[in-house]
Amino acid sequence: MQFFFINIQFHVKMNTGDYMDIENVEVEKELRIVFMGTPQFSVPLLDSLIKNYNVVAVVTQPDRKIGRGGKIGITPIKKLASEHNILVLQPIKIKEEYEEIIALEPDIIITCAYGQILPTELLDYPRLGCINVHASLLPKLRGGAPIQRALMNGYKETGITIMFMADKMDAGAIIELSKIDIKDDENYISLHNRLSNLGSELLMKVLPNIISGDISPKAQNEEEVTYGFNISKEDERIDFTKRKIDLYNQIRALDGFSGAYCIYQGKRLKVWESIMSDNHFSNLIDGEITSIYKEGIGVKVSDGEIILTSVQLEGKNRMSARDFANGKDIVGKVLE
RNA sequence: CGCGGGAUGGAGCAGUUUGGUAGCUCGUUGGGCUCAUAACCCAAAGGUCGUUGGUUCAAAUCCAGCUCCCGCAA
Repeated sequence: MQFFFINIQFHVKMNTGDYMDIENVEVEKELRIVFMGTPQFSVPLLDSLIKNYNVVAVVTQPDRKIGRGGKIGITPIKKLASEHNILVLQPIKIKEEYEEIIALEPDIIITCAYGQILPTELLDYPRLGCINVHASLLPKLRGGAPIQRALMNGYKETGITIMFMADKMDAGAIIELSKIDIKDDENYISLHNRLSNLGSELLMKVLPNIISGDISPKAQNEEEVTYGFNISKEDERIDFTKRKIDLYNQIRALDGFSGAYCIYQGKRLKVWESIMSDNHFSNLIDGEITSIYKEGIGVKVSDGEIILTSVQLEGKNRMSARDFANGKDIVGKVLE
C-alpha cells in the first residue's frame, strides 16, 4: 500500500460521511484503484497493483460454464482478487451496471483484457482517467487477439501499449510503448507470458507518472491502424494449400491457445507444433503425408513440406507426432 | 444432469461384437553388421489389461457402480 502527496483539487469523504472540498492543499490520500480484467494475461498486472497500490475493487467477467458437464469456472482475476479479500464485481453487461463502480469513487480505472466495452459514463468518471494495457504496439493490432495475430502475421516485434481509453476500442491516446522482439520459434504461450510480465512492469513504471500528471499522451495515427480480432474457427483450420511459413506461423500462434487443426480420417486432429522442411514433392497433393521422420510427420504443402511434430487426435491427449504415427499406416493418407 | 471419445508393459495402439495361455509398432538394454548411422539383423527385460463389486469352471472381453483423461459445444 502506498500513499501519495498530490496537489490538485478534489473532494474527500470525511469520517462523518460528509464531503469536504479541498483545493490546492498538499494532503495524504490513498489512491483508489479499480482494476478490470479477466484472463491469465492480466494476473501479473493485478498482482503488482495489489502489492504496491490500493485496489478497492476488481471487475471481471461473470462466472460461466466452462469445460464439460456444465461446471462453473471463475476467472483467474477473480481467483487472485478473492485470495486478497478484494471486492469482486461481475456485471453481466457493464453498459447497464456501472453505477456500483462509480459508487466506489475510483481515482483511476485500469483495465487489461477485461472483455467488455466500458460505457462513456464510466470512462469519464475517474479523475485520473481510464487506462488500458494492450498487448500490441498500437495502432497496430487493435482488438481481442493481438498476441495470436502478431505471431500469425509473422511479425518480428510486438509489445505493450499503455493508453487512455476512448469510446472506440483500443483507440485512445498512447501514454507509453514498450517493444520486444518475437523469436522465430516462439509460440503463443511464450509470447503471452513475456508480454504479460512486460505489461505489469511497464504499468508499474508509468503509473507514478500518470498519477503525478507527468505524461504527454499522443493520439494514435489512424492511417496506421490494423486489427487483431478474436480467433475464429476459420482461423484455427489448417489449409495445406497455403505456404509453409504461413502454416508454421498459424500453428505456433495457436499453440497453447485453442490449437490449429485439420481433419484426419474424419476426425479432428489438432496440430500444436511443427517445423518447416526444405523437401519438395511434385507428385503429391497438398495435405498428403509424405513420410515419417524422426521429428514427426511430413505433410506436403503448396511450396514444399511442413513436419508436424506435436499433435492431438480428438478424445486423446496431446502427443508427439511420432507416437501418433506409431502403429498406423499413415504415409500417403491425406490431411484435410 | 449439454453431446461424444478414451483408460491394455516406458510411448502409441490392436484384441472386447462371438469369454478360454497378452499381440503389434516403437522405445529401452545387451549383442551383431558397418568407415559410420537416427538404417539393418539377433536377443532380452518390462503388463495382477484404471478402480470396486457381480455373473461364470474361466473375464482385458459380459453386467453394475466409481475415479481420472480428452474432443466438441457453450
